This record gives sequence, C-alpha cells and structure tokens, in this order.
Amino acid sequence: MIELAQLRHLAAFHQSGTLSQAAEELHISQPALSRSMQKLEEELQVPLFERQKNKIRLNANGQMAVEHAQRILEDVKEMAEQVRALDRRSHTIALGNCAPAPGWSAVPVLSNLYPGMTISSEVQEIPQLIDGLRDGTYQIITLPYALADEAFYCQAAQKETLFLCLPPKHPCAQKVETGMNLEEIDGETVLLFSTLGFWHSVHVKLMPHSRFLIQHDRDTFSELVNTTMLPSFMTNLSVKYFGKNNDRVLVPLLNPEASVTFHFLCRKENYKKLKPFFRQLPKGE
Amino acid sequence: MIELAQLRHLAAFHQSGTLSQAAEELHISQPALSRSMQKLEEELQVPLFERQKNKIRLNANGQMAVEHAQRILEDVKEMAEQVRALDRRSHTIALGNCAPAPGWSAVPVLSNLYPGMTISSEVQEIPQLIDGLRDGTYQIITLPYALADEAFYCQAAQKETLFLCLPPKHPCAQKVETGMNLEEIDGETVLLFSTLGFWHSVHVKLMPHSRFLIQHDRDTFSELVNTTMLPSFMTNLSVKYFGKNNDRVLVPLLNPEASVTFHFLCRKENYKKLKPFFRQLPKGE
DNA sequence: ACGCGTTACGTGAGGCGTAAGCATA
DNA sequence: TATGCTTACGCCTCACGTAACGCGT
Repeated sequence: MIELAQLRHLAAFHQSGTLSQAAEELHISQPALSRSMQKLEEELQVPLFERQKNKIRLNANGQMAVEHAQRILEDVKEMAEQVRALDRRSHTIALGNCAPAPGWSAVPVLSNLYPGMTISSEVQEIPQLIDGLRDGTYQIITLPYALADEAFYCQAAQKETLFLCLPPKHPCAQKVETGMNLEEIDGETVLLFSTLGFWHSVHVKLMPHSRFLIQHDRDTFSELVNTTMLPSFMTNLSVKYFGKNNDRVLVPLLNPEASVTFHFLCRKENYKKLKPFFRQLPKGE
Repeated sequence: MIELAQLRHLAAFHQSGTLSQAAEELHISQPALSRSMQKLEEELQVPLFERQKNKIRLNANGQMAVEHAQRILEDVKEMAEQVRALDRRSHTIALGNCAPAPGWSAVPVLSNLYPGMTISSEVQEIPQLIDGLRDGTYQIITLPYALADEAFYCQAAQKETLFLCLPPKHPCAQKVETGMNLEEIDGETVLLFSTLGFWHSVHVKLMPHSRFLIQHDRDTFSELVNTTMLPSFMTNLSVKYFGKNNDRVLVPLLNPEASVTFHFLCRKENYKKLKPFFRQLPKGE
C-alpha cells in the first residue's frame, strides 16, 4: 500500500535533487530515504528513477508521480484545514455588525447564554453582512434598518442617537438645548474613531466638505479630543458603555439620519437555537 | 502526520457504519480500527465522531473528512494507474492500422528490431488513427494513401490488391483472366471476415445493395467460404501471409479502389528511433 | 445474553540509524 | 579524497491482536 510518507519523501527528493539533501530536510537518514523510494517503486511496479552508481534522478514516470504526489499532499493539507475550519465554525457564533454599538451589548449576552462557544464580533459593510449571513460567514448580523427577507428572522433592538461632541467654547456649543443640524458645521475638520461602520457613510453624506481625521488608536483619539478644539462624535450608547470622561458639550443632532434603530437578524433555521439571545436583546435606547 | 491508512480506515467506516464491520472488511481487528480513528482525530485536532457508550457515528466534521478522504484515495489510485500507463507506453510500440495487412508485415519486423518492447497492433478507423498518432496513442499508423502533414513522416510501403473469391461454378468465375468490376455482383450476399478496416468502406461504397455476412471467428469464416456458394474476398497479401487453402477462383477486380498502397507514418520526432524500421519496410506487392 | 466500542497489555513486523562498500568526479 | 547511492545489520518503535471491561438493547 502506498503511504503518504512515501509521497512526502518523493516530493522532498524532487525539491532537493539528491537523496542526501532531501533526507536531511526530512530529518531522516539518507539510507532510509533510499529504501523508502525503492519501496514506492516496488508498490507502483514501475521504476521512478534513473540510477547510475552514485547518481539518481527522476525518469518520466517519476516526474509524473511527483506531480500527482504534490497534488495529493496539497489535498491532504486542505482537508485538515477545511475540517478544522468547519469545527471552528461550529464552536463560534460570528456576529457581523453595521456599527460598533450592537456588539457592545450583544457579545456579553451571547457569552452568557452560550458558554463554551467562541463569540466573534466585527464591523463590516452592509452588503457583505447580508451576503455573509446568507453564506454562513455570520450567524447573526446587525443592520441600521429592518430587512424583510424570506430566509431571515429580523428583530428591532437598541436605538442609537448621534451627538456632536464640542469644546464648551465652540460657537455651536450653546445649542446644547435646542439641538442643531450637521450641515451647520460642514467644512470643519472632524475627529473620528475608526471602524464606525455605516455611521461613516452618514458623516460623509451630511458633511461632504469636511475632512475627517480618523484615529485607529482609542487612547490617541481620546487625547486628541481633549487637547484640540476639533469637534467629534459620541452617541447615547458610547456614553452608556464607555462613559463621557471629558468636559465636552454633547449637542443633539436634528437630522433624521442621526438616529437609528439597530435590527438583529439570523437565518430562520438558526432562530430556534438563538431564541434565548433574541429574547434578551435590549430594547429602546 | 496523517497517513493514507487512516483515510482508508475512515472511508471503510463510512461505508460500513460500524467499527466492527469496517474492521472486518479491512482485515484488521476492531480495536485497531478504533485506535486508528482516535489517532486521526488527534492529528486533525478535531472530533470526527459522536460517541455514545457503545455507539459511534460521524459528526459533521467526520462527514466532511470522509468526502476529502474518498477524493484523496481516488487520486492515489489514479496516480498509480497513470504512472503505470505511462511506463507501459514507454515499453510498447503501438501500431494503428487502417487494415489488417500492414500489421502482418510490420509486427515481426518491429519485434526483431526492438526486442524487449511490446508491440501492439490494432485496426482502427482512419480519423482515430490520425488523432491517435498526434496524441501519442500510436507511435506508428498505416493509411491507404499518402498524408502530407508538417508533424508526420510518411513513407509508402506494400501494395494490397483485392480479389473476388468465387466458387468455380459461379457465373463470374470465368472472368478470372479478364477481371471484372465489383458492381457486377452488387446485390449478392457476401461473406466478410471482421476487422477489415477501411476495406469495409470500399465494399459498402461499390456494392451498396449487397448484404455482408460478417464473421468474427476465422475458422467459422473459412468453413463458410468452403461450404457455401457465397462470394468472399482475398488479397495478394492475405494469400501471401495465410495461403489460399481452398478451391476458390480469384478474380481480379478492375475498380481502381481495389488496389491501394499502404503508407506508414510516425511523428517526426520519433523518426530517428524508428528509422531502422522504416528502412526495413517491404515495398511494392 | 449479545453486540458494539474502549482500554490494557504483550508481541512482532517494519522502518530506522549506523556502518561498510563501491563508484564517480 | 570527497560525495552520493546502496546494502548489511541490529535496534526500537508502533501498530497489531488478544483479552478484559463497560454499556445498552
């Protein structure tokens, strides 16, 4: 019976060109490799090498055998990877979010309800979220709107409201009671924390003339908020989950886009398992 | 390291459904198989089975693994087959003929010139011969005409001439000196020996109204030739190689199609090796 | 009680490394 | 002389079979 060890040996010889070198790379002795190849020839009932007294090289049969061997070894590797990936998927609940906030509330709930499961949570573009829910990349996704789809269960959850975050001396800070429209500061440079998901597109849409200084490090971001006069954003949820540890004024925004209700979706066939999660989702603000 | 033995064991289990039965089919003990599967799981770092106390079955991981395993085992089998086939080809000279006669002369010559080589000779349709020469199925082919092709070397050899083989009392038997045209007996039932190659199409073309009683067994054919009044065919070459052991009259045929010159072809890159053969080919009749 | 799967234990085949031999550059 | 492949020989691992056990039907 042909064994993978022999194919590994053959492939190694093909790479190295000599038995001695291949043996070294395989961490076996050179005679062992020599015998292994002899046995492979025996089992195929076909010579794979042209041998001279102290020289050996692949013949046409051997070259064809090497090609097959490489493919087979690749396939074995792929088998291991795919099976491991499948197993991994069965132990993880993948959550795909349109913005950071839904993850803040959902991840702890999932961890509690499904101990032993790995919970993954990431922010992604909306079309990829929907595709991902369909193809199994995600078990749960969040959208900033309701989506009617035969294959999906969809439930409304938290509402997130955007506030402009201004230094007290900013001209607009006085509108803290009345609220304001985002267009009023269009053109001003704004500090943003990265991976805001769909919120980013809202900003770009309502403030087409602004420059956005995107910070990927949370500490750097906080530092900049405190040490510059630049406007930035907070939301009811970011305050709830991370607090508001600065002296900035939170001015409500009157644009309808500044307030959304997150919806959690899963494939209908998964709803049964995820029901406890959906029942425990926070509602309202 | 995963080994093919483990994949064979896994596939066997999938087929059988129980370890005991699979072990029996594999001709190993049931505990050995149990351990083998445990080791495979260990190497994949993933459970492949759902185990109850005295029950075991594949889980989702296992099912995926089985599919991969089956494919891999198929590929290994195919590797062996293809390598063996390649080796076989390198030890055989495959001769493809448009009619039986060229093989009669060529095979002994090839056997002499290339001892140790297996000589295969078969009759095939002309288009398949040409394709086969191109794709390596044949090293040498014979055609009833010259073929000019950049890739081929082509050399004329023997001429074969068709005779009508009639019982002495047949009305046409008197034309043994003058010769006759095949059309004169169109409509009569004729005895044919099988695998005549392109000759068959000649018969059908010149005698469209005749019925052909095709015999695949040479003894039966000879028997029928001798015991019936039916016409049949012989050629200068069939007489030369097999003799004419009956009392039939051989009437020459005047149709131009009744006489052909065989041409032997090989791919130009093979000509060097086959040169001795081509130089020893019989010429003329 | 029987069938099936796992664990325990001793054994033997087979693959391994070392050493020696031989041919070539 | 150095390099590289093969053969000889003894060792040791590892996969095997037998036996014993546990559990469910």
